[in-house]
Amino acid sequence: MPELPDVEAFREVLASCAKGRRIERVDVRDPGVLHGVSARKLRRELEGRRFTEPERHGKWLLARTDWGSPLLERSRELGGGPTVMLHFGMTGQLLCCAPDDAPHPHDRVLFTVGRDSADRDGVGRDGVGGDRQLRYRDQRKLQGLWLADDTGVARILDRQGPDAMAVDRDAFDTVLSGRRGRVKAVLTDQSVLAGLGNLLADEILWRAGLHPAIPAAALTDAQRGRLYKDMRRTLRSSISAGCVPPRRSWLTGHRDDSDAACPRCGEPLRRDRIGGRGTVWCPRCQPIAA
DNA sequence: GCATATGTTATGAA
DNA sequence: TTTCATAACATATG
Repeated sequence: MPELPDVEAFREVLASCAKGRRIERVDVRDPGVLHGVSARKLRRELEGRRFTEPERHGKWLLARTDWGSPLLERSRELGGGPTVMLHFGMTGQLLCCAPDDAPHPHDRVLFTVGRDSADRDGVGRDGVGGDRQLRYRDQRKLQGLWLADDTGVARILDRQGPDAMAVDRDAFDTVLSGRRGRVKAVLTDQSVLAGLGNLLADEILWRAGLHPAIPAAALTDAQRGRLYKDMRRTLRSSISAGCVPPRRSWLTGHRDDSDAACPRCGEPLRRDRIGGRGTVWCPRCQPIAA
């Protein structure tokens, strides 16, 4: 699932499920998803803290915490608590469940959170108000969870380019024209631009009418402008959908067809391996010599 | 058994 | 130094 729009949806899940709530229990069902931290240390560092406003950069989700006690004013000065850095690989998800919902076999880490600290009588707006459980679920375990202080967070984010949804036109230009690789490889390189994955890159290039193998540095200013605009349009729709939607009017809606045809011109779609990933494009809408 | 899959990183070669 | 392909990671599906 996870590219920028999916991770943005997970950020919203985290915010609505756990923000402002005390972390009552951390249950690591599979320590194989933890990186650089033991299950014991994760529990010790997090239990009793409170989730604050989560952030996203590219495909990284940052679950920030503070002390979750009456010292909250002071804790802000002290820099708050540690941050759980989540990466979802190809198959990760974040879900909000009731603590007594039967666990899924791929639920790897469970965070049980208490009632909202602003909710003094313990009855939430929905009348439920009880504990909730945030679940990190992942089939393939290609990535996982890190626990980081501010330095650790910076060390990870330092290797990321600007967020694809936040980057402005100037920075986009700088980043693209400074690369010698093919445009698809450049767009999906997280150290250049953070957030675009395989589906999004193909979708955006198809919309912009650019062949994925064009050298990024060979794009004209007008082509970069179209690419930027179509990237933002595609991201905006995908964020509202919570994923890159497999609509029939989109290229993504035809990836799995056996005899896939371009939804715009009907031409048979071409497939190849570019940047090490399965790539789909329309030879008519995306000529190599555009 | 084979190939494929929304991701990242290490490695060796060009 | 940069870029590229490939394998590896763990698991499921066709």
